[in-house]
Amino acid sequence: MGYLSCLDTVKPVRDAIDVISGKWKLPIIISVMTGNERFTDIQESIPGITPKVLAKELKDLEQHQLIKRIVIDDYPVKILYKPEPYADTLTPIIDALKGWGLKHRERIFNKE
Amino acid sequence: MGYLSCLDTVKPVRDAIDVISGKWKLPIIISVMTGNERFTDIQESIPGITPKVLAKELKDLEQHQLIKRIVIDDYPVKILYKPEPYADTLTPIIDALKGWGLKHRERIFNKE
DNA sequence: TATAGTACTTCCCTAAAGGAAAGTGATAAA
DNA sequence: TTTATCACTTTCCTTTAGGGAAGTACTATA
Repeated sequence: MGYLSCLDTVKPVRDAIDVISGKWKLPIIISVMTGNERFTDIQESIPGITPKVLAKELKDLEQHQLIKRIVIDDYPVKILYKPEPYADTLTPIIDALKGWGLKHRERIFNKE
Repeated sequence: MGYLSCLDTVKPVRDAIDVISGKWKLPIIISVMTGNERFTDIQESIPGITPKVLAKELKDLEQHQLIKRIVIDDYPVKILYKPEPYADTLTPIIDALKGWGLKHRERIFNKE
């Protein structure tokens, strides 16, 4: 009989996960928020990411209005990626994950 | 030339993502922390989860010492899942995701 | 003219995640 | 004796994520 309803928490958490899930989205947002603007700079700032994955995730993040793709019509054309204001709302999540990740690494080191 | 290093943030965030990634781990932790202890109760508290996925994720979470599997040798045998103290350290992450998810849903409603 | 940089795309492939449905072995209740 | 509950497992299948390597179209520089 009876399970306790945790839907009030589970539902919004899943909404958030749906947007930022995967191995790369948060790292890319962090990189862009740090000030990396060019495709190659972002790529080089995130170890292990391939151009294919980066291109795909950048499109995703643009659709969610977390970053902006800016074309500058010089010769040669420049393309810049900048964070949208909405990206700032992710800061508490990033901070929480960063804090937890740091302590988790400590914990694992101390065990072994 | 020169990209800005964001590794100080990217690395721990990726460590955290590696542990709690996927669609189901956080919902399961939330359910267990809410007080659901039995397999079927947890299953019923999370819409859409199948027993196969739940069984697999519970094993994962046990390995990471986030939950405990307790066998109670009555007749019939009972199995209980309880949160480990380490699960509490995830609360800031869950809260941040919950807060963001709620506002995100609002934002999307107001747009359309 | 050859080489390098920029911002990608294309192809091909594997692994992991995840869904659907049914089954299992134990006990228990009607 | 049939039905139900509990905690799963098994099988099969599809989807998604992601890695590797190469290519491309343009421009710039030596």
